[in-house]
Amino acid sequence: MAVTLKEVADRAGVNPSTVSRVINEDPNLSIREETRNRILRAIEELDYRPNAVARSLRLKTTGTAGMIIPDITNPFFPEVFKGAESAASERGFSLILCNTNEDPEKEKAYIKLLAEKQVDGILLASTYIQDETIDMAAKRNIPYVLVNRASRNEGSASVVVDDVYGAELAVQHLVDLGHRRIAHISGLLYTETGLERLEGYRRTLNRNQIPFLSEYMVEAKYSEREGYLAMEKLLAIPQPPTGVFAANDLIALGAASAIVDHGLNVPEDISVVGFNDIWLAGKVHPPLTTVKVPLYDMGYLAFESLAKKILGEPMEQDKIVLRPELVVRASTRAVSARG
Amino acid sequence: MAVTLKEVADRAGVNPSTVSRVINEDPNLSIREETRNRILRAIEELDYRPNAVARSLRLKTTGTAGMIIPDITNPFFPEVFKGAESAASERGFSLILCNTNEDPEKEKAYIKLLAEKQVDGILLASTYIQDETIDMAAKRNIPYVLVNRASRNEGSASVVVDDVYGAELAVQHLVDLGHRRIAHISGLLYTETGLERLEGYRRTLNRNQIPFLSEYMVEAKYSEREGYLAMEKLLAIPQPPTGVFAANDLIALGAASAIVDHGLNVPEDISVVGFNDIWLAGKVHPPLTTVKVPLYDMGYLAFESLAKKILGEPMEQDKIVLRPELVVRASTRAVSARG
DNA sequence: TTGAAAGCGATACCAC
DNA sequence: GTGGTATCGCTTTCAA
Repeated sequence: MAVTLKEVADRAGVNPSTVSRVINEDPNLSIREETRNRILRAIEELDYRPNAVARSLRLKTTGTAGMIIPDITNPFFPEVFKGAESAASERGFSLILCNTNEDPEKEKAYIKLLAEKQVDGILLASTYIQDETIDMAAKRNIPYVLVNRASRNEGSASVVVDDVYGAELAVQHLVDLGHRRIAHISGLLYTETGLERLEGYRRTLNRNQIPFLSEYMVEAKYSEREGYLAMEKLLAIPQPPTGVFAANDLIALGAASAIVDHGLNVPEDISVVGFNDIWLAGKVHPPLTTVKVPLYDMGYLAFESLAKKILGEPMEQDKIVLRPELVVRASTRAVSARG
Repeated sequence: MAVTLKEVADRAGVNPSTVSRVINEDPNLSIREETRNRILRAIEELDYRPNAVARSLRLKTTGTAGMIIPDITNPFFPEVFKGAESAASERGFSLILCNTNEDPEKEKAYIKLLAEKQVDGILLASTYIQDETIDMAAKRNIPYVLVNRASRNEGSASVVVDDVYGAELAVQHLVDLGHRRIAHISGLLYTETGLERLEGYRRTLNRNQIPFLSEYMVEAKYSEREGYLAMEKLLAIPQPPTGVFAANDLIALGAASAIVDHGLNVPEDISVVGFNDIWLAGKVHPPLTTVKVPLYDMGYLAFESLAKKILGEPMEQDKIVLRPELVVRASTRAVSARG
């Protein structure tokens, strides 16, 4: 059986409340040195360890937050988690990581569970997060921050990347290399991210007087496989593109595979640009030109934002927008003569 | 303010204990249908949500476990975590994920924190985990299972892979391709894993009457950078190897980069074999021949093992040994004439 | 069939 | 300077 505060108090011959005060270093506590030492000694001798559950019940705060993500094996998330975890750890919080496999039911079940566990807050990290899930958190009055997903509701904090700008960077890069037949494999168009990257694509074409052709636009889920399938469609049209802007790196990787499988080369025949700069992006062949998103920072800032909400610290801004940057590697090059 | 059991009881005109019984579906409870319905209605109307913290305090069990890993951005761990999380979720447990960045201090601090939070058990997932850390968990009587690390202590459960066998697979593959000058970039030799893979390497050389040469043996940490550095050493010796067995995929990747940077090719000049088959292994150029370890299963079985310890279910075996298999890709080929 | 009450371990307000 | 005690929300034994 674990040692309790009361046992420590008994051994030191004082009241439990006094022990509690000593442990928590109650600022307005004046205590005789000798008493304090007796208590400290008792703690030491009994190897006393506070029970955080009892403490939480009393204090109505657990020092624990939840983080909901679709899939930790998607290389986007480990970096984000790492950032969030660092921030949490610095502030003495722990994170319960919840993997939903993109199942909305699991998402809701997790919110329910986290609420029952009385977590102090939740990080909702996914463009996929259902509105219903967000509403659940809101309804239960549990502080939350959206990561990589914009907030519809007033007052819900979020950390996102400037997707329009990032997409502009990517597409302009292709234009600068002389490409005119530029396709876009967009993300899901019911996600902010998907929509905004598409917007950046359109704007950039526009600015360069390149007409937007609907057959150069294919929607895909954010996976390698979907990227592959989408690219196959693009390859099938009479005048295939010479450059492809994919909504994320996984899609870009899939697209590159499709290109190769169809007997063409990246970047000789078709240039490919991704988005996010996951760790993998620099390691594949050819190394992927992509738009770098500060994933670690995203997680870190998201938790910081959550902590501020939890602790009632002032927040400069509800919505933090991170600025991405272009990373040029080997999957893009100037359009070839045959292009 | 959240609704409590007592409020529900008041509204239903019954005693809190009765509500509790209904909620927990107390088997030996006989209750009038009408009363039950009144209670259910009250729960519904007040949107009552149980407080797991209070419940935990009373029950002395939290339904939460901790998982300690060195670095979630190391592609080895997301898969393992995913498996563990699935098993946990199936059994109604949540997982607090703790990233230690390989810092022994952080490791110990986390054990302390988890113990205070009264987690029901801990998964220690890393070959790096310090003995001291394990002892801490043991001393506090908190059930734990080691993942990818053998246990010294009697009675501590673990899930590991058969490293000797895996290494034999890798080296024999090289031998079968005609290689005789086979080097090994070992992992850290104070880790079980490092030692056993080295053992498999030696045994296989032996079995094939190939002498073990100490200059063909370089120790490295399990990282890309260290793999690179180690390979440079191997390249510097008069008769460099034609085949390299790296203790894990990250090392193998680094080694491959070093080879290329020195103007040679993989596998034309030097064949490289890795270990683990992380997701990345099949995507790099050239795709890596490696020894596949069932990472997801490893996590899943580890949590199952932990759950059994926690719930006092019978365990067939304390130590679960998973069998790896060879995955031949393009980073190995028959030794060339010039080799 | 249901109620009363003790208690899990810690905190904090109010006394003295 | 230190002690008493109510309380956080829930479970469970014992009664009735």
